[in-house]
Amino acid sequence: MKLPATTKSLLHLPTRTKTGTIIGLRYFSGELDDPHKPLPPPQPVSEIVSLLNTTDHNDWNSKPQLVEFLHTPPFPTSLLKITRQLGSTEKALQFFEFFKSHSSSSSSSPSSLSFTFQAILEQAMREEISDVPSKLYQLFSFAKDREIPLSINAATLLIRCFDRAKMLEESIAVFNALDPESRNTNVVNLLLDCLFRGGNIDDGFKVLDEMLDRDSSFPPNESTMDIILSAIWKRNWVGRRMSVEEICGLVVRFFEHGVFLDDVWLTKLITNFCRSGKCNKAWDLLHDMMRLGGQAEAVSFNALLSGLGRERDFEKMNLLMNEMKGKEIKPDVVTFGILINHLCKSYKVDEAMQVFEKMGGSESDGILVKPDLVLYNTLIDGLCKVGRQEEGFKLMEKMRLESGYEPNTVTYNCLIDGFCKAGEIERSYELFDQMKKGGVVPNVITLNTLLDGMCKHGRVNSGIELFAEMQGKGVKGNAITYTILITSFCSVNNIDKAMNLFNEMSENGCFPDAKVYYSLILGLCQARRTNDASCVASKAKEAGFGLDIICYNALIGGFCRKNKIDEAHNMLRDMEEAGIKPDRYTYNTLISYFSQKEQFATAHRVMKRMIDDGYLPNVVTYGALIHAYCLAGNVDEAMKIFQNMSSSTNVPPNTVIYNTLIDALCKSDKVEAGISLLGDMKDKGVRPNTITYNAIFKGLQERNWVEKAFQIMDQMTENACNPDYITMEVLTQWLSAIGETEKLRSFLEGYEVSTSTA
DNA sequence: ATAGGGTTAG
Repeated sequence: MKLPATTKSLLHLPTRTKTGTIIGLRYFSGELDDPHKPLPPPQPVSEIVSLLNTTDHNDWNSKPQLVEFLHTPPFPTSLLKITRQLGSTEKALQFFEFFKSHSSSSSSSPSSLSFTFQAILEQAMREEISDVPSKLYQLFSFAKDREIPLSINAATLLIRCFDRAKMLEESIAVFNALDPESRNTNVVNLLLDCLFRGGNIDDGFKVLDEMLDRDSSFPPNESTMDIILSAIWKRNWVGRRMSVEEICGLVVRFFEHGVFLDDVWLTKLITNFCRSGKCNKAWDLLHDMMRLGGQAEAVSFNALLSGLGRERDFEKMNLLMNEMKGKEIKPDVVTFGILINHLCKSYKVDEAMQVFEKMGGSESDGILVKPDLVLYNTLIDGLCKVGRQEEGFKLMEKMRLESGYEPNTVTYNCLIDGFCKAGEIERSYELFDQMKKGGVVPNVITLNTLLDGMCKHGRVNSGIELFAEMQGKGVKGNAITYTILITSFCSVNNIDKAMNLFNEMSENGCFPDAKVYYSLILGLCQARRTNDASCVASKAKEAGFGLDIICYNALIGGFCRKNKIDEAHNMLRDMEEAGIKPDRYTYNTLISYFSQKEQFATAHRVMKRMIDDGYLPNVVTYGALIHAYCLAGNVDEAMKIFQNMSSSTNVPPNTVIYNTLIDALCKSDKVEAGISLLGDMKDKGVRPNTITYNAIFKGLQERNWVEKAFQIMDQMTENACNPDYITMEVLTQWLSAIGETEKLRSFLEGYEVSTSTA
């Protein structure tokens, strides 16, 4: 919202004031003009009060004491005190009239009347009457008719009362009735609060604009800031009606008046700006405030660090940490936690460990912050995520010994995931047992982590058992549990089971989210049931889950594999209509399709569009082309691309590329060339796998080149590469036929060869 | 601080 530049003062706010003393205010704030001036003799307030309270108002004229009292001009504060003690609004009003009729024009100064009126209002507020706001409004009108100026307290009292009764117009009327000379920042704040909470935002901003003026009569204070920020916050204007930039501009104007954000607001704003992707604005806000003299603390710095971390802007993070050091703002455990977390998320675990070591205190910095459990867990997770789960495990032990923290569910979950991802399901299961024995309660994340590990390593049935066991212990599955199971069943082509799970989940009180639909779509595509996948896609859309790029790619790939290029085109069009742009995967899928159809010209056209779109061909692109040329029987062209990759692109060939070529060479009776490529792999540090060796063995079998096969078998063992059912098939057939069963037996020793054909 | 989908190879 743009703040209008006001030319005319709103609500009769004066644009400038003469510096003048507001007598009433001074009295009321307990200050006297001159504390050394001798005080006049005390006036008998309590005697007057008891006389008034014991006499009917019609008889007041016959009491000389009263009349005399009013003829010597009383202090306005004495009148205030007296009126306050009269017990009822009615009596207070009677006294007011009595006082007015008896005081000379010189003695009935406006402030005397104001104070008396103020006391009447206070009295009315205290009385148990049904409609206080309308009673007060009557009194307000009464004062207006008699031209009694409002004291600042009376105005405050009236505005507060009308505001509570949601009588915005009346609140504004009171403010307008207040003599501009007697207004102050507090009463303007009150008006501002009424306007914002009453929904009169435009006028609210106009008033605020005047307050924030360079030579404002009512410079803003901390309350003004609080009122305006609360208004912005409650209406959730960030990113809607009021932009981050506008909020920044507004707050800086407060800074220029020396009014700064407290830690809570500063932190809130920084967090919010960062979440709207405006870290630079959060940065400016913090720095503007400090530049103009405000003080910030570690929490606010932490909020900004966290935002910068999400953007992986380590340069700025370091800059900010150094600023903290310069300003002697001590980083706390959260500061280090943020830094370590984001280093871990960027796989910079060694740097994270260095920061961790530094926390413990170093000669140069003397920083000493004790790491907490969260920080240890962050590091353990970071280690696990880069395949260093064994170090993660050791860190847990170290944590126990050195810091005395017992691992919690999160610690175990991180380690279990680490060992699962490394395929060490047994270790994960041991950790799971250990946690249960240690009284650490597994949660749904533990279940999902372990379940995923089991499913991905061919133990779906154990996974199902685990799920049942956990359900028995009160751990219910969630959408993620079902995603894991559905994905797993699809991957072993058990579509019925996957569909059943999908249908069952809602009955178990667990409703499918987008990713459950996606997993089913992907699984069906993978299982070559593209039409079914397409149906599920329609269902997903009906349920309000638009497809994402991964789904579209899977469907496009599925139709391509089925040779249904028209359907694939429809999907591409659908995708475009949904506003989703093709990515590297889409292009590679299409390139793979066209080149396998030997439409190399089209494949190259797609590749050009891919480059125009900003995606350089990667190892998969080249792999698709190489594979297609091999299939087309043009191994020479495939080899040319392979050589071109190494010489003129920055794309090093991977195992898949080598496997494709080795297989093609061996099949076209060029085993020597294949073996030479295997040597090349070793030189380039590309790990051969079972597929590599199988291709070689087949080629060697064709030539009956036994000695070479024995060499390669030894190499395979050295490389800890497990034979699979294809290796078994080739070698048993060949070696038993030529009576080399002993070599075969020793080769297979210690292997548990999977016999599944999955 | 911890959990769930994707492109190339036999």
